[in-house]
Amino acid sequence: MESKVMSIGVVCELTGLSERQIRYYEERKLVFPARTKGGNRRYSFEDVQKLQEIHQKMQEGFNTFELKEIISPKTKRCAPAYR
Amino acid sequence: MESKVMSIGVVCELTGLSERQIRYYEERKLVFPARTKGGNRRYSFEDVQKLQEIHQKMQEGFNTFELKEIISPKTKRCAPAYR
DNA sequence: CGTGTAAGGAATTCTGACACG
DNA sequence: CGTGTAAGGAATTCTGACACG
Repeated sequence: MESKVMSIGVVCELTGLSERQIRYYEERKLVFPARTKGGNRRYSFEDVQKLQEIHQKMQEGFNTFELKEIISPKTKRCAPAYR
Repeated sequence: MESKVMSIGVVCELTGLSERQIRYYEERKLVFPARTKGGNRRYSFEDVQKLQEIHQKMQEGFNTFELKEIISPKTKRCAPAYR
């Protein structure tokens, strides 16, 4: 499910993360929720999954900079080693 | 997806129905959204699908009473004709 | 019967900032 | 760096009612 339909409150419940954490991960360019005309965030189930991966990795010691490479969009993810 | 995660606004966008229509179908016992602690409705993708079926049938001339039998929960849906 | 609407209130979310570290 | 929090405002949703029919 890639449709952006959940408000941040629901995502908090599903992930156990705080609004602050979720918004911060967005600030660090790790997740990209859609926005309503009014400016409210809308997340997909994929986003929820990604957020959980992010939190998981952070508990393992990674910082948001490193995560940007690990939890990257699938398209870039499997790029072959150039050279 | 049976998880109740969407607010009524998103459901309106997905179905093209008005909030009024959606709430009315609930009043007629055709859909059963979950509620947040604060009282806000939360719908699942199944609910969205059911709402579309309801609207479809209504345009075909059925009223909410008749629909309660047609668009019934799957468990009751295939009940064998008794007698 | 089914749906639109204005009304007033309440729940939810938003941003920018201060704080700690 | 990552996250908590109080602050003030704005968007979203809620209920009950009047309206038409």
